Formats: sequence, C-alpha cells, structure tokens
Amino acid sequence: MAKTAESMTIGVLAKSAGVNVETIRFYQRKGLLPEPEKPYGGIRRYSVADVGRVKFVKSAQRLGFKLDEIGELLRLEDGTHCSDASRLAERKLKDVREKLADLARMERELSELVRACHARSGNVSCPLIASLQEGDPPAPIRRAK
Amino acid sequence: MAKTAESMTIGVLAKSAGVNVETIRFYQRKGLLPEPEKPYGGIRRYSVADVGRVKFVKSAQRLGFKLDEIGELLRLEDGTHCSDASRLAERKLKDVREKLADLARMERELSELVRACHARSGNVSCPLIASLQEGDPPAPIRRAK
DNA sequence: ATTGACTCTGTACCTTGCTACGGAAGTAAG
DNA sequence: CTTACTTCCGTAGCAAGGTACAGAGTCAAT
Ligand SMILES: [Zn+2]
Ligand SMILES: [Zn+2]
Ligand SMILES: [Zn+2]
Ligand SMILES: [Zn+2]
Repeated sequence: MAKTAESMTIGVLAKSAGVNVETIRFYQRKGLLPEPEKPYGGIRRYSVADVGRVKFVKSAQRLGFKLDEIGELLRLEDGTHCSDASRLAERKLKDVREKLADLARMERELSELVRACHARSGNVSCPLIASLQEGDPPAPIRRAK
Repeated sequence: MAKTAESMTIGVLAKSAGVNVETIRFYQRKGLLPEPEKPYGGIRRYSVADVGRVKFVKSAQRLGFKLDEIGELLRLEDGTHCSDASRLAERKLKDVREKLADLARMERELSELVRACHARSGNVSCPLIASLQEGDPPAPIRRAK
C-alpha cells in the first residue's frame, strides 16, 4: 500500500505533470512544491498529490498568476478561504484587464498604421515611420467626459 | 550656429527625451543610438536629432516593438521603404493579436471564476481553488470545424 | 582653488521563469 | 560487474530592458 502512495521518482513526476525535471526542482526551491524526505543517500519519492500540485501551478499560470501569487493560492488549497481566493482573482482580473486595454490600444494604432501604409499612394513618406518620427503618443480619441 | 546643432550633454538629452541617462547609454550599446565622437578627454555632445531618435524608440515600444525590431525600423528611417516597414508592422500586429486572444481567454476564465466564487452558497469548496485542482485546461468551446 | 554637479567607462545587478551544466553517487538491466 | 540512465546538489546562464554602482576625469561657479 505504500506502493501507489509514494512511488514516483522526480523524472516520473515531471513527465506525469508535463514539465521538465529542472522545473520541479525550481518549484521546490521556490517553495511551491514540498521536497520529500529522502532515505540516507537515496532518492526522493513523490506521490500523485505532487502531480496535482504541479498541475495546479500550471493552471494558475494559464490564468495569469505569477509564481509568487501561486504560492499564496496554494496556501488556500483547502478551499475554505473563498473570499481570500476571490480577492486574489479579482486583483489578477484587474491586471489582466489593464494589459488587455494596453494591447487593444496597440492593436488599434498598429492596424491604423498598416492601413495607412497600404493606402499610401505616390511618393509620400511611409506613414508608419512618419508616425514614429512625430514621437507623440498618438492623440487618444477624446470624447465628451 | 554650432550652438543649437550639437549642444546637449547626455544628461540634457536624457531629460529632453524623458528617459534615464543610463538608458541612453544602454541604447548606444545596443546600437540604437549613435555615440558621437568626443573631444580628447572631454564630453560628448548631442543634437535634437538624437532626442528624436530616442523618442522614436519609445514610440515604437508603445506599439509593442522590441528593441531588436526597433533597430530594424530605424534602418528604414528615411521613409522610402514603406513596404518593408509595413511588413514589420503586420508581423507585430499578428503578435499583438495573439497576446490579445490569450489575455481575452484569461479575462473570460477569471471573471467566470470570480463570479462563481461570489455566487457560492453554503459550504461548497471555493470554485476557483477547485478549478485549479482539477488541473485541466478548461474546455475550449468546441465548435464545428 | 575648491567645491559640487556632471560625465565616462566598465561591470554588476534586477525581474521572471525557467534551463543547463558539472561532478558525484545511486539504481536498473544485462 | 559493467554500462547506461537517473538523481542529487550547487551554481551559472538565458531573455528583455533596463538600473545601479565605483572610481576617475571634466566642467562651471564661487
Ligand atoms: Zn482566510
Ligand atoms: Zn472562491
Ligand atoms: Zn526596402
Ligand atoms: Zn509604410
């Protein structure tokens, strides 16, 4: 019964979780993953719980959490601190929305410049280059406030 | 007339362009900004053209270009290579749209989880934590292909 | 002429999330 | 028993875009 409980080597753990062995060690150094005791001069063994933990980390990364923040999430692993957890998620959502707005601005400006370049006729200078030479942060569309 | 032409010290240049002195030097090392000759044992002087160049870099950064890519853009500074320039912009636009899609996914997933956490009633486990423990990349909405 | 503020040069450090390497030692297969 | 693969452990390096020194020299004002 200790067979399935603590049966994996680090290599198997890494493969099961779909990450590099070095990533496992890195997470251990960061305190995201516990380092099992090892038998004197022997090899550490891991359990399926550790696979879950690594996958937890990877899932949280897909939501935009940084490793430090994932450390905080892991402390809430028992699921009994919903309001703490959702506070973290709300903060992250705010970050994400800010980045989203920034990227949306880039998208607008770039596509407008590309359009202008394609529409360019004759010998006028490249609108993209010209815009960069102006140097001004392009006028934000000013609406009634 | 050599007064306004090459009149700034690096500190003035930096301030005019709104960046740190170290940033100027960094750009010089990166080849984004030329290093003026300096009088024997003296101090280099910069012109307004250099201010423009730094601002060019900063503007391009706001569009999402990396410094390496900005190096390429700077080679097209004469504005006569519109198709080269717009190719770069189109590639960047593609990058930006990919990041945008990724962030939009995060936004969707996070806001759904936050919603679920707020809607949680009674003693069920935190939906956010539970979702991370499942570990699966949340089912992409599968549509007919 | 002596501050004090800049500049020059080189090098080191910062963040984030890994990835790689070197050398020793344990482990599994033949 | 030997060979080949892992593991262990510490340290070093990568990308990107800077930032921060230290130690020496220069410049302008008092
Ligand atoms: Zn709590
Ligand atoms: Zn919750
Ligand atoms: Zn060309
Ligand atoms: Zn163009």
